[in-house]
Amino acid sequence: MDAPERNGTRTTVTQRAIEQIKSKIAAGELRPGQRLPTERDLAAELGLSRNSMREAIRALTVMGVLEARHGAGIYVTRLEPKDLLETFGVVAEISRGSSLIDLLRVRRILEPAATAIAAARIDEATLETVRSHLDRMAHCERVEDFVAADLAFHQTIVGAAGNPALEAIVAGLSTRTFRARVWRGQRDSGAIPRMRLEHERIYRALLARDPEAARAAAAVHIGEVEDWLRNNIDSIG
Amino acid sequence: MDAPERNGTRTTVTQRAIEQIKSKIAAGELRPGQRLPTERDLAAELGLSRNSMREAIRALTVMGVLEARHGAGIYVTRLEPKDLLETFGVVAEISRGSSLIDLLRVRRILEPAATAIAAARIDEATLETVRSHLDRMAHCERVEDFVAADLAFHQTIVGAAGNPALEAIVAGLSTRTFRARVWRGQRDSGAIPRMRLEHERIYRALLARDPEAARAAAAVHIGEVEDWLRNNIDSIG
DNA sequence: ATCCATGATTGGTACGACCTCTTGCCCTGG
DNA sequence: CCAGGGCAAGAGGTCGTACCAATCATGGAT
Repeated sequence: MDAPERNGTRTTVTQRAIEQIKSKIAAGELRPGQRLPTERDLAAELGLSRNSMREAIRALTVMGVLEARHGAGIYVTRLEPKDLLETFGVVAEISRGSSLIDLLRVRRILEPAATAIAAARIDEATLETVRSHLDRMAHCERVEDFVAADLAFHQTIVGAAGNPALEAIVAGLSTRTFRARVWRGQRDSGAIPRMRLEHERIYRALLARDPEAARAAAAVHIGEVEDWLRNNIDSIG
Repeated sequence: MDAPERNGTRTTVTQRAIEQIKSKIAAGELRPGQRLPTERDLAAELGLSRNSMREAIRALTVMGVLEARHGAGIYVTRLEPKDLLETFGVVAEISRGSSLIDLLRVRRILEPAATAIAAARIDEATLETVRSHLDRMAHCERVEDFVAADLAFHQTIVGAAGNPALEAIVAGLSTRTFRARVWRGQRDSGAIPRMRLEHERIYRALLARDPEAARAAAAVHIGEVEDWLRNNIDSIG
């Protein structure tokens, strides 16, 4: 309120409600897991209709800030990266053409770094899990199974880096649908055996607790995918 | 747990509408910039009420997929990373404690890499812009000015890497409010001169078109911020 | 004391009405 | 004939109410 209208005074009631709730959370007035008043009460409190209030709640739900449970109430999420970055995946789902390459380049920066960190701190149990996913990839035919195992393989490794934010971001950079598209293409060009070698190389580096070898192996792997994508960008997206 | 109704059959009409629209976009049926039917028509088409349809539209708007213009209609955005990653910033706004450190660690991975790439391809004009932001930081007192110049400095450099997705992600990793909190603390601990040196070092590396020096300078800079944050995590968040 | 029916609470959906902004057509005046 | 203004239709924004569906607490029956 510094002038008649100046900047964004021209805003909707819903937008205002979103900001208000978000501010309360950012300021710590609303804590993780805490329950909010009823939709009806919230609407009355912020001075808008229940419909508009519901839109605000929906927006905050999509952002991963709130969670509405039918019949039970509205709650603040745990506010951890995993919650807040849930929508991040739509980028990889919807992006096309050069944007996909840009996203893969980001992953090519993050994942080698994450793999290097993981190599230094991964424990026996997690290493065993990685191994099992590697084995699974060798014994399945359907593309869906490949994709699931591949996804689990990489996610377990990145998770071993011990940085939830990093883990959530990398996860968002390559969704199941995106991976499926790539895998299908890779299979058709007979690149599966090469990929298996790359995965094994990553695993061996982890086994040896060698961060630099792990970084290099991951970089090579994602680099290969990036090259392939660059050459087949027209056919898949 | 999963037997009775299989998977997510237990879903709301709004959620379904969101998926349907998203699928149409992912499949290319709805193209960037294209106009959608009216809310009323969409609601009729997908078989739900206008309220629920509006909630779905609100959700997709928050995701950066759709854009509603009062009186004019609903449009698909350009679907570029900048659009899709707009909400990404709330993570840095809302996260507290160790999550902030985790996010900064991600930035410590991305920004040095981006700075290295930028060093190899930055042009004279952009270099001049970087220089101007550097000068601005030396001649302002209010924290807001510092923050604005600091933000512009880093954003210009990361932007010079030529990867819009990378640029949008790094931008989301440190919002204005987060930077303000850090700057305030840095000033109170008399760390501003040191920061200026770090910024200069980055600039000189860019000027020399030296990727590795740029990477190192950026890593040192963000590492310092991270160390400071780690030591003051209680006082600011 | 345990268990289950039952009703109050709360989110989910729907319909209908009205407001505000945008856009384009049409009419008027130069 | 062209430029400008004004009017009306279209479309998003907001509101109120009513009802459905899931949840949870209450209290009575066993």
